[in-house]
Amino acid sequence: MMLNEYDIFKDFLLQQNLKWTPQRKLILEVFLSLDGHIEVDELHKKIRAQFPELGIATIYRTLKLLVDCGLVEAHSFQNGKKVYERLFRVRHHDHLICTRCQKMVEFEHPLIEKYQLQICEEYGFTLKSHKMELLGICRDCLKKELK
Amino acid sequence: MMLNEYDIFKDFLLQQNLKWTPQRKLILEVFLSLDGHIEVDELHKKIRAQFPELGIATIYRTLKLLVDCGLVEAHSFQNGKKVYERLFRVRHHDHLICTRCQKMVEFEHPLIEKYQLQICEEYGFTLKSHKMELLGICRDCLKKELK
DNA sequence: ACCTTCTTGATAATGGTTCTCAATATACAC
DNA sequence: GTGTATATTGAGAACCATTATCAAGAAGGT
Repeated sequence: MMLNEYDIFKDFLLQQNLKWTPQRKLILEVFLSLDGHIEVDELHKKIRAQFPELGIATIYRTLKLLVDCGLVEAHSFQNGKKVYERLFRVRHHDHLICTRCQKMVEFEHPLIEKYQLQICEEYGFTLKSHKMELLGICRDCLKKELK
Repeated sequence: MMLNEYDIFKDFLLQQNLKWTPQRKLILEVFLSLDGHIEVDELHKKIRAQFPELGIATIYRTLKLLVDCGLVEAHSFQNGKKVYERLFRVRHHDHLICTRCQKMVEFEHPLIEKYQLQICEEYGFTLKSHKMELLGICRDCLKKELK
């Protein structure tokens, strides 16, 4: 049996004595239809198209629940905004980024993951996710630089 | 010849046609006297002890300059606050972040660094720096959650 | 000392996020 | 179904860290 996002959210709400409402369903639905780093504004606009009365406070409240149940991750930006990102059933988050051309390569390294877990144990943390960015210069940009 | 933080900041100001003022000097001085992740409030309190008229706007402005000249790094927290961290002449570290209480722990792991280099070679990147954040729940928050 | 330009401090403004509260919806027992 | 307890919602106010504004004052060069 394979749980999907809706089941996970419903189960979580049940556990917490919270309720499954049309608003929460729609917010999850629209959230899942978007990719990458999602801003509240963006979500609000898309949602208003289908359900104009749905208030922004409800979106904030629901996003917080989605974070709590592990489906979503929140990141804070320098401009003070938060950005939300899908966590469940998505690809990995390690990136090689070229600081010249902004090229981005995704990678995974099992040993790094292993040591991450080790570190978390050492400090008594329960690891939920991680983000690693290696910043450097890619081969192409390096060649251009040497000319 | 070994540049210190004051020289670096002064040079930066000169280059930008900005001025070396007692306020900027004091802010840098107090900043350097603190360790770890520094909040603006904390800095403001310490500074007021020596220079009560110094306004908080000046602290924000100066921190921005310190970030621009590379001496300081800014991190955004989930609670909307920013935290500032010394960048120059300190050893590199990665972060463990508790997604409940925002506690931040610094760590280093030589083997992870080694594999990072390995990955960069594999993809033809010249590594300049990296950022790793392990997101999880700390022991204390986990306990609270289980109650 | 003079003059131009930058800086400062006080305060207002900004803007994302959270709180408040009365009206309404949900889940569940009967 | 009906009733009841409790959670939820939407609107707007409140919050609060950070930025912008602006007049008065300081730096740095001549």
